[in-house]
Amino acid sequence: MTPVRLTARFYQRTDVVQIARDLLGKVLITQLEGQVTSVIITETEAYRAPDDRACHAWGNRLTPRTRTMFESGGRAYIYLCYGIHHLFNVVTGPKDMAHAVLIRAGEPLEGVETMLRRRNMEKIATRLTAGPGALGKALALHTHLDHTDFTDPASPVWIEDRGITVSNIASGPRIGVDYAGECAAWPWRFWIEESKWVSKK
DNA sequence: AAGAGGATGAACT
DNA sequence: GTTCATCCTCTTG
Repeated sequence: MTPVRLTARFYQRTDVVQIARDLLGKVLITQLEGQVTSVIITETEAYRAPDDRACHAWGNRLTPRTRTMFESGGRAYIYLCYGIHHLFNVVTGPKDMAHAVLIRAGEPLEGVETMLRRRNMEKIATRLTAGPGALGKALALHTHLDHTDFTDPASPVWIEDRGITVSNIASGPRIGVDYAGECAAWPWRFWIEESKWVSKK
């Protein structure tokens, strides 16, 4: 099929958990530093204000950092984690609904050589793009791209549906959110069951 | 103004 | 399994 860029209609639905599942098998593309790089999304996590304590915007907390999550769906929410890693999220829902999907891993598709160089790696291995910090580095995603609108045709970051169908979706608790009380156990992490391109087994 | 800690990953032992 | 790199954000005072 002809690749189709996902539209505002896709992103602005109100069920962020469903969108996290729907993003599996979609293709995330960046055109940065003069290079096109892309991955098939293989692992995601849903984050949902106000009730989800693992979400940065928990309790609808509006701060300079979380501001982007309150925008209408179809933008990037990128933040710095542990002072090192640039974690990439897809903002979802209508304006003022602070929902986002963390993209945790992908299967390399285009621009493998570029991604290897950005990761200081010589040969391909799952750690190239499995894990949110690794993925961000491979695709040159950076906090200065926070707020980027994927539905703008001139955007350097976007997501396409290339007709890849995903039959087996596995789910489990999200990673690294043990501080979030009961919410930590919610099975809002999703991955393609048969894929090796996931951050943990 | 200061301090703690984080939606991680790499390099150790 | 443990350590730690590295810096921004948020909370507290």
